[in-house]
Amino acid sequence: MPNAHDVLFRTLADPTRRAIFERLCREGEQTVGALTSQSGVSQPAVSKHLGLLRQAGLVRDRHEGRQTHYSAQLGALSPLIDWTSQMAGFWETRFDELEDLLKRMDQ
Amino acid sequence: MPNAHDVLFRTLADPTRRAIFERLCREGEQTVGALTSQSGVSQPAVSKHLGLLRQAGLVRDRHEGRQTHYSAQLGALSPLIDWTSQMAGFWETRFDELEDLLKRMDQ
DNA sequence: TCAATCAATAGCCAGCAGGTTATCGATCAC
DNA sequence: GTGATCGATAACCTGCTGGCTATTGATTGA
Repeated sequence: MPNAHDVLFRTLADPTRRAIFERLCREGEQTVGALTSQSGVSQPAVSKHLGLLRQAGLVRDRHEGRQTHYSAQLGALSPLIDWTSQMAGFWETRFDELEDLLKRMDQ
Repeated sequence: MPNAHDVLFRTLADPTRRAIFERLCREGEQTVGALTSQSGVSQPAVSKHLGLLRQAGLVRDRHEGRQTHYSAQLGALSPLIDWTSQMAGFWETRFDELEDLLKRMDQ
C-alpha cells in the first residue's frame, strides 16, 4: 500500500509523463490528440500516461463528444510540497540541536 | 541527457531509497551498517541506493576508518522546490488570464 | 447509413531497475 | 600476522514499466 508521496514521485519520475503534466500546467486544458502531437510517443502511450496521472490525482478529464480534454489538478502537488518542507524542517531541527550543543559547550 | 528534475524525481521515486534519505534527514549522519539494519534490504542494496543518492547530490559520504558515514545534502532539493513553484506559477498565470478575459467580457 | 476520427484497451516485447549472493579490499582487534 | 568486520563491487536474475501495433467503441459528418 503505497502512500501519497510514493504515488506522486513515481508518477512524476517518468520524463514523458512529467512533460505532459508540465504542458497541462503551462497551457491549460488539452485534448489527447494535442498532447500526443507534441509528445514524441504514440497515442496509446499518451493515454496510458494520462491514466496514471489521473490515478495520481494530478489531472482530471472532461469528455466532450469524441474528444477527451485533460487539465492539471495543481492541488495534487501539496503532498510533495509538504514532504520537502518536512525534510527541510528536520534539517533545521538538527541544526538547532547542534547550535544548542555548541552553546552549552561554550558555557 | 536528463536534467536536474529528472534525476531528483527518479532518485526519490524508489520507496526504499527515499526512506534512506528521509532517515538521514531526520536523524542526521549514519553509517552504512546503521542504515542497512533498518532498511529491510541487504547491505549491497543499501550501498547501491547510497551511490545513486550521492550521484543525485542528495547525500555526501565521509570515510572514517572502515566505516562510511552518509549525511543528507538538503540543498539538493532546491530544483524540486523550484519546479513545484514554477508549476504553481503557471497555474496562477492562467488563472489571471481567465480573470482578465472575464473582465474584458464584462465591459 | 457508412466512412472517418478520436481515445481507450488489449496484447505483446525489450530494457532496466532493484533485489540477491559471492567476493574483494581495507581496516581494526587481538 | 591473522581473523573478523565494514562497505563496495561483480555477476546474475526477475519483474515491472514504457513503448509499440492492432483493435474496439463511440461519435461525427457526408
